[in-house]
Formats: sequence, structure tokens, C-alpha cells
Amino acid sequence: MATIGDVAREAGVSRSTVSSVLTGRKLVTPPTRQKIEAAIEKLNFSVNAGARALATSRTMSIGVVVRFHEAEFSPALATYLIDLSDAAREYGYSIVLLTEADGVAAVRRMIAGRQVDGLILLSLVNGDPRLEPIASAGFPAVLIGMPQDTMSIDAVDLDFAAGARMLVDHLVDAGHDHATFVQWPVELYESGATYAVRFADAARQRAVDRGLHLVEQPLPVEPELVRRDLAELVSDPRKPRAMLVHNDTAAAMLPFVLHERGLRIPGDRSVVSLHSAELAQLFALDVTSVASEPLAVSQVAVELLMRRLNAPDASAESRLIEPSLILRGSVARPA
Amino acid sequence: MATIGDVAREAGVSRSTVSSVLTGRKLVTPPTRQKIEAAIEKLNFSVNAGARALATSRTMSIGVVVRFHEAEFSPALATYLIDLSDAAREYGYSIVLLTEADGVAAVRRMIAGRQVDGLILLSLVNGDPRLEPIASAGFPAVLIGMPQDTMSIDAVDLDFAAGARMLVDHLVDAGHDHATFVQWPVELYESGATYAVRFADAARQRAVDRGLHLVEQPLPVEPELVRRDLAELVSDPRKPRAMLVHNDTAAAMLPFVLHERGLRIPGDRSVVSLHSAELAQLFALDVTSVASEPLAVSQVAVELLMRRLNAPDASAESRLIEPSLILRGSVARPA
DNA sequence: GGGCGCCAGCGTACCGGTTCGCCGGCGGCA
DNA sequence: TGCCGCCGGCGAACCGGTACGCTGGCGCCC
Repeated sequence: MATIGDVAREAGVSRSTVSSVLTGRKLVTPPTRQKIEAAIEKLNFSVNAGARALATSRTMSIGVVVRFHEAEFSPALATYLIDLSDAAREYGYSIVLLTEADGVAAVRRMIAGRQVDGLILLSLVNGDPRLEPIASAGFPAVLIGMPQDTMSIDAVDLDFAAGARMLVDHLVDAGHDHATFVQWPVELYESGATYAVRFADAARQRAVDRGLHLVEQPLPVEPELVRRDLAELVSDPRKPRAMLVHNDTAAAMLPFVLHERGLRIPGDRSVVSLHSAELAQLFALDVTSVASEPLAVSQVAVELLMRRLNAPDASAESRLIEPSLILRGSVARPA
Repeated sequence: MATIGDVAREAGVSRSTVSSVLTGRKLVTPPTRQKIEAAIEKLNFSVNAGARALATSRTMSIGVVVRFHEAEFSPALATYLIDLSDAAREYGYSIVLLTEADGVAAVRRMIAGRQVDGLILLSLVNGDPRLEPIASAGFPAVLIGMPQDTMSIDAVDLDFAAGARMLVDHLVDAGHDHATFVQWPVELYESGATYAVRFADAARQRAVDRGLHLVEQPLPVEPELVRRDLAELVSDPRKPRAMLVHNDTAAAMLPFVLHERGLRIPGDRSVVSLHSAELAQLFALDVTSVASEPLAVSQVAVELLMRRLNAPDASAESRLIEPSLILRGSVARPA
């Protein structure tokens, strides 16, 4: 591979002049610029990313730390990875994928080895141990998820609390006074997954405020048991006719389970949900729901990180993405 | 951050001696080794990945080029990314994610910028334009997918042809002589997606050989239309009672669609399928199927790439992963 | 016509490691 | 006791870029 020295020799100029052309930081007269560009073309030269990184101490790459929860709906992850990568590329950055089980070790390794300029963390939980090394090193990072204590690290997420309130309001406005709250597995709440906790807390509070009686129904981790529990749930005539769903597996299965029992939406059951956009698209889910906005979240995450890289000492920012309710007519007035 | 020079000063030795300890390529006496290790510990030193990459011209990272097909079942992608990343880390390598729409440009950029030591390509199609720059640069790479012409690049994939034969055999052995072949959208075959084409070709051939009459039924891209078409399909009494499924969306929906119509597996319909492991797990799919083995495929892909990095001139290898049939009793003898 | 200012381009130091040739001291053997 | 060989540690060059201070030539203005 050609180096900057080869280009310089070919063009009959010094290495530093070639560098000026490459970085665009200094003026170069058109004739010499053209000679250099011709040489670059001829030698098929392209800057060595590692060497540039060493010289500028900027790697132009971002680490994305994902943590794999059994209880989570993993396909949503792919969407985030792709959207993050696309957003990062807009700024000329690449994504380095960090998947090891021990996220803290991954974070430490990246900070110590200077392999990335910044980090983006996914799958956050309250009290997440990955925050401490970041905070104490003052390393540029953005959280996707909103823990109770962000430890002064930039963060962004969908406003799950607002989403929960919208859905509760929608049921109440239609006249419902009872609803089943179909939840994630208890393990997810116990782990402190921020989106699950924030949604649930806000839903409960809003239900109290609006006089909606909420029957909480956490579901198992295993999909076959989810299906079984859902079937039982919808078969039981004593259960509420309205359902507030925050569980992707359940959201995907529910229309089928209802249909199996000959129950119609919204005639027999009113359903509102917040589930991954990926899932909705894939299964053509047709219930009134809050959109999860992975693209917007990813873009803001990258944007916040860029800001942080350019202003390391700016004060931390937490940004909530305003959710929007997609009406699909899955809620009717109770009989 | 501490540099190797700081460590050397702290330990009272030269930089090269510290380097010897770090790389382990040269003998160092226990006392000096201990002094150096103490200094490393004290200064919390860790080698700068970029600098090492420049010096050794090994970046210790692998680019993964994914291409996003509308018609594909994207969640399966997340599994591959995670499994690849885990496998790579076993060898000390990181994964750089390359998602841009123009995969050829991504490949060119990586090769020219020497940002990664090798590439792994996903979502391969026959005549994939990404192969040419790799082949002509002789850049280390592994394909996940088996195009007709690998252009002498290492490749690995599940043996979809063998899988198709297993499923056809299973139906025939149970006494079926007619079956619907539920397919991916035609667009996917037209794009030349290698796994789809290889499965379909082998299924057709085996069906002819074994005297099974195969009725091909490609499905639309849009999930809601998939559901509608499946419903029509299973409602039509003239259609075969056996179904050979190669379409993840359809595989997920089929049990529900059948159940809706009051049709039972295997009493009313015999079903065999090849779908993503991720999907099967998520929806507790309960049909006799060929496992898709993303973990094994990923591990072999990384293994092949490592071999290639250590032996750039070895001849290209294509490896097919032997599929296995998971019996789940979804096939019965026809009445 | 002479002096001054401007700026294109050059040279060199540096980023943080690795590698390799060399040297000096020590131990073993005759 | 003297010589030789071995090897632990050192120094310097190098990987491929960037950054910064300097210089020399040109044009403008007086």
C-alpha cells in the first residue's frame, strides 16, 4: 500500500504538503494540489486510519456496549445497531461492537486502550456497574436508557413514562375503569431495566390519578409459557376487557391468541401497547400503540456523543424523546 | 494516560524492555519483570491499541459487512453479530460494524484504510459485487453464505441444500406425495440470496427424485399480506395437507393462522420448516425443522479468517455446516 | 527601486508502540 | 585463571501519519 511519502515523492513535494491536502487544514495552491491529487489517484493511496489515529489521538470510532438479557426481546437490538452505525457514519465514525458478558471489563478495556473515542451503552439498568469506570475516567459516553442516577453521563431514551401515561389516558378516555397491565418478566424489573421500570411506575401513577384499576400481570420468560398465560388470561371472563401491554413477545402473540379464542379487537378486548418498532413492522401489529423510535434515539445518542467529543467539559445532558401515539382503532368503549 | 515511556521511567528500565514484557517475545529476568509489572499496575498503564496497530501493522479488528434486505428477516442478524463478536473476542479481535447501503464502498474503504485485518460478509447474493474488490486486492475475508462463484474467497454456511433434502425426505417418508412449498418473497430469489436459492433448488430436485409433487407458493414482503396469503392457503381444501416452509415470517405466523381456522398440527396439516434459531426460540415454534446454527457458522467463519490471516496464501476453503433435523412431531401420515 | 508582509511549502519533532542489532557481564569449562 | 558463549537489557530506527515554526520568493506599496 502506498504511503504519504510515496505520494509526496510522486508529486515532487514534501510529506507535509500532502498532509495539508489530505486534512484540508492549510492552503495549497491549485497547481500543487492537482499534482498531489493526481499522485494519490495514480498510487491508489488512502490514509492509514491507525497512523492518523496515533497522530491525532482520535480513532474516529465509537464503542457500542450491548448486554444481552435473556428476558429481553433481542431482535430490537439489531435495529439499534444498524441505526447507530448509520448515524455514526454521518460523522465519519465507525462502530466497534462490544458484546462480552462482562460489560464493565469491556468498558475498562476501551478506556484504557484508547481504542475508541467514546462509548454508547445499551440495555441500561438502575445501578448499572458500567457507569462507574466511565464517570471516574471522565470518558465521553452516552447512555441509551435513563437510569435513576446517570452519574453525570449524557443520556437519551424514549420517554417511557410519557408513553405509559398516553396509553393509560387513552383507555380511560374511552371509558375503561379496569385494565390488565401485561408486563415483562419480573426478572427484568428486578434487574432494574430502566425502560421497564419507568414505564411501569408511570403507568401505575397515572392509573391512580385517573381512577383506572390496573391488574398487573407479569409474564414468564419462556415464550411457550407466555402463550399459555396469555391464553388463560383472555379466556377468564373475570379479567378486565382492556389490556395495557408492555412486553414484546406478548404483543406479538396477543392478536393471534385472541383470534384463536374467537375474540375480536376492539369488540371484545381493547388493547394498547408499547413495543419495538421492529416487531410491529414484522408482524404487522395492528393495535393502538406508542412508537418506540429507535432511529430518533440512535441519532440523538450519536449527536450527544459528538457534542461531548467537541466539548469534553460541557455539563451532562439527559434527553427524552417525545413519544407519539399511533391510533389504530384497537380501543372501544366498554359495553 | 500513561505511556510505555512512563512505565519504563517508573521501573528504571528502557522502553524496549517494557515492550518485551508486554509482548512476551523476549526473555526478561523475574526481578525486572516484577519491577515493570509493578509500574504498570501503579500507573494503570495499558497499551495504546492504535500505536500497537501502527507498529505491528495488525489492527486486531475485523470488519463485518451487513447488508439490509427488505425481504429478509432481520432479527436473525442480531444473533450473527453477537455470535461473531463473541467468537472474534476469543482470538483477541474486535468487530467493526459496516452497515452502509453501498457495501462495495465499505469494503473498498476498509481495504484501502487498513482499518481492519480482515472482513466477514453477510447476506450474500450470487454475483455479489462486494467480492471483486476483495478478490483483486487479495484481502483476507470470509463469506457467510455460499455464492455460486466464491472467487477464491473462504466461505462458510449452513448446508441449506442438505437441509432441504432432509425436510423433503421427512415428508415423503411419512407418506406424503403432495406439499406446498411456502417460499420467501420472489424478490429474495431474484436478488440471488444464496441460502434461499440453494434451499429451493435442492428441494425441487429432491422432490422430483422422491416423487413428491411440490406446489410453490412465494409470499409477499409485507407481513400483513403474508398473513392474508397464509390464511387463504390453509383455508383452501384443494391445497396439499403437507407444507414445506422456508420463510421466517410465515413460519412464525403459521401455527397461529392454522389455529385460527381450527386446524391442528399434525392432524390437519403436516409442517416442516427451516427458520432462524432466534425466531424459533422467541415464538416457541413447535414444528419439525432444520436448525439454522448461527453460532456454529459464526465460529467457523472467524476460525477460517484466523487461518487466512496466518497463512495468506493458503488455498481458499468452502465449508458447509451439517444441518440437523429437530423432530417435533409436526408431521403425520396422510389420511 | 527598496523594504515589508504574506503565505505556500518545507523540515522536523512527535504520537506510542515494536523490533532488531549490539554490548557488557556473568557463568562454565578447560 | 583465562577465554568463550550466552543472554538480559539498551538504544535507535521505524510504522505512517499530523502539526508547527521557519524560510524564501513574490507582489504591493511607498
